[in-house]
Amino acid sequence: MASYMTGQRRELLGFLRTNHDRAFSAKEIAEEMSDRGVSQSAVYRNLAWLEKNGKISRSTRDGHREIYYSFVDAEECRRSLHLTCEKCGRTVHMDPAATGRMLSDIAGRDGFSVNMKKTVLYGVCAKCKG
Amino acid sequence: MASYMTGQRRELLGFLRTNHDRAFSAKEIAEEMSDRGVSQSAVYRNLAWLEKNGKISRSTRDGHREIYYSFVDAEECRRSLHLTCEKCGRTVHMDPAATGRMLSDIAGRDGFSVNMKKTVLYGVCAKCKG
DNA sequence: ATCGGATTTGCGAATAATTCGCAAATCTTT
DNA sequence: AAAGATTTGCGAATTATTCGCAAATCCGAT
Repeated sequence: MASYMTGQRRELLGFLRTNHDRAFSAKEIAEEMSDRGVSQSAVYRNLAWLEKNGKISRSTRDGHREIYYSFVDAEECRRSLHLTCEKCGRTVHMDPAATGRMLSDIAGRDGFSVNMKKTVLYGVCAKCKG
Repeated sequence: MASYMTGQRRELLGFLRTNHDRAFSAKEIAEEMSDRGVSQSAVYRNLAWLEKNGKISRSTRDGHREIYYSFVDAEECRRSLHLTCEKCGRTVHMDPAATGRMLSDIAGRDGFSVNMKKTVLYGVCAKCKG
């Protein structure tokens, strides 16, 4: 019933971690991992496992129907939400103080507890606004 | 170059509007629309069009790899963000005051402007918490 | 270090989801 | 009502994702 953080999973996660500023589709990840001798089906299974275990998160992208995956930094997720830019696809972290204020607002008024690993705020970043 | 809000699109949108408290997969929508004589390919094309025109938004759901679509209420989107429950898939709106505070925090500190039609906060709603 | 039972992987085929091409039907403006 | 542009239906082509099962790995207890 237990499950393992296997070599493949560690490697997939490592790939996303070293590229944590952008998200990848299952296909892109499968191609990357294929070069390292990992089968396509394992990639799908590992993505599902990593997501279920809170190691990665999903997002979607303008005009693309696929789901994109990106590395989740547990420490950072405890303090701030993700902001991903629809233009350039890159992710930054929201200010921790503002995040905290917002979470308590939501918990208090709406009785809703936010999943910070999964939630992504979409919009346009400062760089792309110009 | 212009494009039309056709009968089919209006009807698809109407279906999502009358069921605006939950999201539907393309497949579910295709089935619903098929009963009304709409082809599957038109459903996909119409979903893309409606999304591009800001009439509907996407979300994803635990354990499901498909993309789900739901009605966007323009008026409400101006004032509050969506909160969708990962358990039951239903959507509620965040308190407008809290939303406003949060948006200005983000704009100020992070220089990021949030797309309120696209953004969805995931978590667990008050009802499902029990 | 090795053994054994549980979990994961590769492979290739099966399913499911989404897109395409093109002629016919609709739509909006005139 | 006519013309030109956009949308639709149909069915086939593509893509994406999942499955089944034997072989390979993994990890905890020897």
